[in-house]
Amino acid sequence: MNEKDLLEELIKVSEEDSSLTPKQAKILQAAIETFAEKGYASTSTSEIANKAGVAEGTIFRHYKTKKDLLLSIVSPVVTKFAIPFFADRFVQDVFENKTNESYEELLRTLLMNRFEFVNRNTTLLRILLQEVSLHKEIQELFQKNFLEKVYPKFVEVIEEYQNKGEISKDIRVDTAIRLMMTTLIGFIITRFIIMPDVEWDDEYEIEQTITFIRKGLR
Amino acid sequence: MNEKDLLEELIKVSEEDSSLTPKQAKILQAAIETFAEKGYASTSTSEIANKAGVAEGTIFRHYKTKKDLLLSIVSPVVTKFAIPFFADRFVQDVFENKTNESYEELLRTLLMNRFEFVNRNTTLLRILLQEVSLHKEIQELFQKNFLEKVYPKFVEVIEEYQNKGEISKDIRVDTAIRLMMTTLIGFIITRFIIMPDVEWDDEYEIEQTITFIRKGLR
Amino acid sequence: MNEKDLLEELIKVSEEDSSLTPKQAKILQAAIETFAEKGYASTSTSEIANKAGVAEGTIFRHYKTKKDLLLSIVSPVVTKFAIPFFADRFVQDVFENKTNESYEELLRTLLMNRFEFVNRNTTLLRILLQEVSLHKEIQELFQKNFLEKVYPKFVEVIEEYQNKGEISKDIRVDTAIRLMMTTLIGFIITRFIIMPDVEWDDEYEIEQTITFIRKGLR
Amino acid sequence: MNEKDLLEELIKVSEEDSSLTPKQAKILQAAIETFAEKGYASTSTSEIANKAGVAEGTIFRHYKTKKDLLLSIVSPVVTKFAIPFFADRFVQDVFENKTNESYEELLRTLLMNRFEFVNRNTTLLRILLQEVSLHKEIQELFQKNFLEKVYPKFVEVIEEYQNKGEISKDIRVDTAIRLMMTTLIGFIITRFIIMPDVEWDDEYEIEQTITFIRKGLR
DNA sequence: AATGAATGAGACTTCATTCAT
DNA sequence: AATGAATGAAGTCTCATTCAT
Repeated sequence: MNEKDLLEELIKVSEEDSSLTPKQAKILQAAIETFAEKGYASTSTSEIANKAGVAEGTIFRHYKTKKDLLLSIVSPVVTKFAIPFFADRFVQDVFENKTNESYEELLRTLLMNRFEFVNRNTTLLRILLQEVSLHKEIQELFQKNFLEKVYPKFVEVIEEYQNKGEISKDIRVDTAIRLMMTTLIGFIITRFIIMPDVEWDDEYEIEQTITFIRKGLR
Repeated sequence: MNEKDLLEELIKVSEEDSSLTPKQAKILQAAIETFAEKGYASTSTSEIANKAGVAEGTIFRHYKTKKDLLLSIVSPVVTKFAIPFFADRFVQDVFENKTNESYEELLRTLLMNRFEFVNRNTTLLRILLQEVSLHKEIQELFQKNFLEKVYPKFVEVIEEYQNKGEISKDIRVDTAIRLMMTTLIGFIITRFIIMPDVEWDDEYEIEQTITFIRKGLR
Repeated sequence: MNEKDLLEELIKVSEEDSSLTPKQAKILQAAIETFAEKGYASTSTSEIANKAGVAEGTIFRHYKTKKDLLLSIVSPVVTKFAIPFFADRFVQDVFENKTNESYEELLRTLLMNRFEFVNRNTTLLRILLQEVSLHKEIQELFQKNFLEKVYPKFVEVIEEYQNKGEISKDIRVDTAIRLMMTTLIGFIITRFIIMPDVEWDDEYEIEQTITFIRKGLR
Repeated sequence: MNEKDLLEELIKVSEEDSSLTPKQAKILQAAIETFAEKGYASTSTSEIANKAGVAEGTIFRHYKTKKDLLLSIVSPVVTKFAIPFFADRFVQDVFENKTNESYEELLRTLLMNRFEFVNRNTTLLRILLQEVSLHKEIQELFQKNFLEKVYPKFVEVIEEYQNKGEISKDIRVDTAIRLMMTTLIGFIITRFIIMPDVEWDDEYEIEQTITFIRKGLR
């Protein structure tokens, strides 16, 4: 797979417009590593500076505060993980061709797409999960992205497949969305965050998860 | 329901054998509140002392370190949440009478039991979720309780219902456990941690969740 | 030798007039041990209480402050080590029978007597040496005992042996005292404090030290 | 005498290679003063900071711990006092020209050399003496320097003068070394540490001390 | 006489941030 | 842009001492 992770992408982009100095890239890398390992609050800027091979002051030349540094790391993850569930190019990939795509195919595309994303950005997701409950800036980002962008799209999709008879009409839309997302996200988090060290038969688990949702909602 | 939450229970018990001084109870209460709100690392012992109306030194008379205080809060939650999934008295409630109990009834007992537990201990669970990834002491507690006690019981149960034809034999036991637990825990966490402020029709959601699992695994 | 060390002596005496409770004796023992090992300032009263198997408050029932405890340990050592050099019963042993005793015999009695004393009270002496420079109460004790009691006796003795021709009249009395005491005390401290773990041929060293002083002052 | 003390020397050296910031020099000065007066354990870092006119945090930028600060003060004293007894340039001064130098001359050079050193560094020596028995790091420094460097040289010298007939062959080498060093160091400590406020006729005391040793070992 | 919970001052140390270079 | 010395507030923890029981 030739897709890069978010950090690489960020660095790549900024090489072109030189919006990111090499030291800054090192700082981001070091911060991500350390935040993931010890949590934001227990990571000191001096440790980041050390690991990045940079003077302590240099961090603050690029990020006004430590929290700025966190947000600059976490924000793109929120928007790229949550939004893309239904936005931009992704929408086309997943939903626009909905006429000729079965429900099963939609689930598969959706799951595999996010599976790959998290696979490439596990560390970032770990930070996000750890910090989201402690910083309302992040929560607001979440709400904004989810409520305004993801949720309405999902409603649309669920209703369509209810009409097509692939999802039971006896179940409320909200509940269906909850069960579906819980199962998808639960799988991904179990796979990459909770038990990353277990041997996984990914293909099998993905298929079983899809079947589980389909049968469960029928 | 006249069941108490863990803290009350602890205080009640210790009133009888006076293993907990009144100040110590205040400290626990204050610590729980603050840890849940700001996270362990961002909570200062002086803030806890203030909120508890106690001198800062008093905290350290009862808990050798701040981390000890955290663990004394979190450990019982792990053991009471994770172990009891299948241990002691609970086992009898849920599994022992399995001959005359249907799979559906088992799921309902299981879900409602843990639903009530979390309902009474939301704050404690919030702390646990926030800190588990940052403290390997907690992780070890988890592993021990889950791997040694919960997991084997689950295997047993899944296999039994596969034999009875209520769960498909095409699905691997581990995968079935994962899907089932993901859905159960995902529901509880969504209900109490992620979106506690939404109006919930608990009875409906519980029934739908049970149905979803049953149909999904059939 | 059936002489006891100072602590035993203190305990023994107080058993008769019950001036020292058993707990108090334990406290003294624990304090001596710990002061010697870590120094007064780095020893906490709670550590002493622990080691003595006593509640923290108990120490302060017997000794108003931690410093009181130190002084109650160190004072008898000063008076018994420094004063006795020339006081009380000891004076009779060592000096009163000076008519028929040679200078060599005097040195031997003196050295062996103090040698035995330190041998029985090494721990106490260690504490004294460590703390003397930091507490002026102890220094004053020292000065009082040495200047008023030890020194004048020494002057007397030195002059006598200068008259008898065993000590050179070319050397000032003060200087002779200094050289003599430095050598005696230097030996004892080297023997018991600085290098207690080396194998010592005590008899030989004592004789050589006496010879060294005699020849050096002749 | 235009020789500086160790602290001045350290500051001077570091001005050239700027290895010591001005604040750091102030910290050292303040620490030395206060350690000597109250002892290491009873000196607080805040007191040092105050006296140095520096923020408390500044101390820890330069010395990781309070103990580091102590060792950075004490280590050079050990190596410069103990090692140089017989090392480097000093060896040449004192021993190398031994063919034409009498035993008396050697003693005089040795004593006067160390006398001057302590005269210039009394405060540092006071700290060393106070702390040596409480910190095994310092003890190890001592052992290393004394056993490996000073002691073998002394053996050599004593044996040489035994052969030349200036020291009695009846006395064991170790005992001779002990008596000699005890007398030398005893004098210096009495002069500068125990009774620095008395009027001393240094020239006289030095000569008498040398004579005492020579006659005592003959 | 003895306990041990409680205290509050103060210990050492960390840390995000600033600023002169 | 980068440095790193300096800061001072705040953090965790220790400690001698008190007091109700």
